[in-house]
Amino acid sequence: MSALSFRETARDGDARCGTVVTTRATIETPVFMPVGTQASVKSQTPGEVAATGARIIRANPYHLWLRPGAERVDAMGGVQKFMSWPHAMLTDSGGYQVFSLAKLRKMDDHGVTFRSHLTGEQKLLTPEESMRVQALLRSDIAMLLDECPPGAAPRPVIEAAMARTSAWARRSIAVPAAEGQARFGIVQGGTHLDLRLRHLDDIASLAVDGVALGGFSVGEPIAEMYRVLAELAPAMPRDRPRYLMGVGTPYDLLTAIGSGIDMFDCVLPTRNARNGWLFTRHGDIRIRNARYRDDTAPLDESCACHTCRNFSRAYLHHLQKTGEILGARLNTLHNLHYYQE
RNA sequence: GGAGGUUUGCCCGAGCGGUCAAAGGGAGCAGACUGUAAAUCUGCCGGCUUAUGCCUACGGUGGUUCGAACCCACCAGCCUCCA
Repeated sequence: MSALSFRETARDGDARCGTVVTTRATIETPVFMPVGTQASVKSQTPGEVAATGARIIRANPYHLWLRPGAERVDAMGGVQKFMSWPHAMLTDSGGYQVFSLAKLRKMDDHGVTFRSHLTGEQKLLTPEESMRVQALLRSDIAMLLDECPPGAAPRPVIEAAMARTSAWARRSIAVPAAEGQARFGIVQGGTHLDLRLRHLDDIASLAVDGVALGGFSVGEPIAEMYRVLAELAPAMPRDRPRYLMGVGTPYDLLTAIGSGIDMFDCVLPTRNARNGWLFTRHGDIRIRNARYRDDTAPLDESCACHTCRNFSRAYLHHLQKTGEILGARLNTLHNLHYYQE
């Protein structure tokens, strides 16, 4: 039996609904995956995350590889058991750290050597090592290691990243899949539609259970992403989940869904919550701002989340200004709830 | 009663003759954040106004000096020690 199955259940133009079945969960798409980089959706318990409606979250093997170590997580029964998350889990490949930790790594065709941001120790991440680590983490869905170039990279640099990503994808696929673990390949190509389509052909031709778009929201004008997505997403395989990595704002999500994307993940709802930025259907709220000091209304009177049903903007403002942990918790709860809605 | 120390912008706190509207924190105000080195980072933060400008400011008053937050005198507050 395959580790993952997907069925399209409805269509409206390019947009679609579907059902993803993994070893541990059934997920209705479009779906937003909260980010729990270090086996923790920051400030939230798994129960709270599930209460927002989420049934799949994302962790990062790079971070868990460094600490506490993939073998230790394996000994704990895998990352879901370790963190007591009973639903589905997708693990990234470490490819994003090629971008975000660009100053701390060296890269060649063999792999990426990171200087650990924790200890300074050199650690070599290859496609094979990424698959090994993700197998030890026992996630439902593993990503194939890619090279994620910055949005401003010149076309030849992007083409080189595509070639390397393709080569690495083949090496990753050559590693026998862990039992019950699905694998998604990653398409690069920046904002060049021709490159994107070409790379999509290549990645989709591999024996992958889903196809992801990487290299978006990495500094390029967001309108460029919309433009490419409108052509690219409908060209992605219909019989497999389509995952837009690292995106995005609520508006980004709606736009991408309109183009036919099924899966998303982004740190915005959790990170911005901690920084006092709340998403509501009436616009974004920066709860730190003095205008909310005496505001007795909830964040969003039409929101059913625990935060909105119980607390005023004035109180959330106060928690934010005083740096109380509860503020981060209540804000995150609300943003995750809003994203799930 | 005597001796010594101390007093800086909203708060804490550097500064000890010009390059001082005065370091650095904090507070305050605003902005950023898109596969998380992020409960982080950035900007503004005396007033007028936006200028290589003026005014007001370093407990108070007076003085020395071309020039004082910085030196001197007196006064006031606070802190130690001796009686």
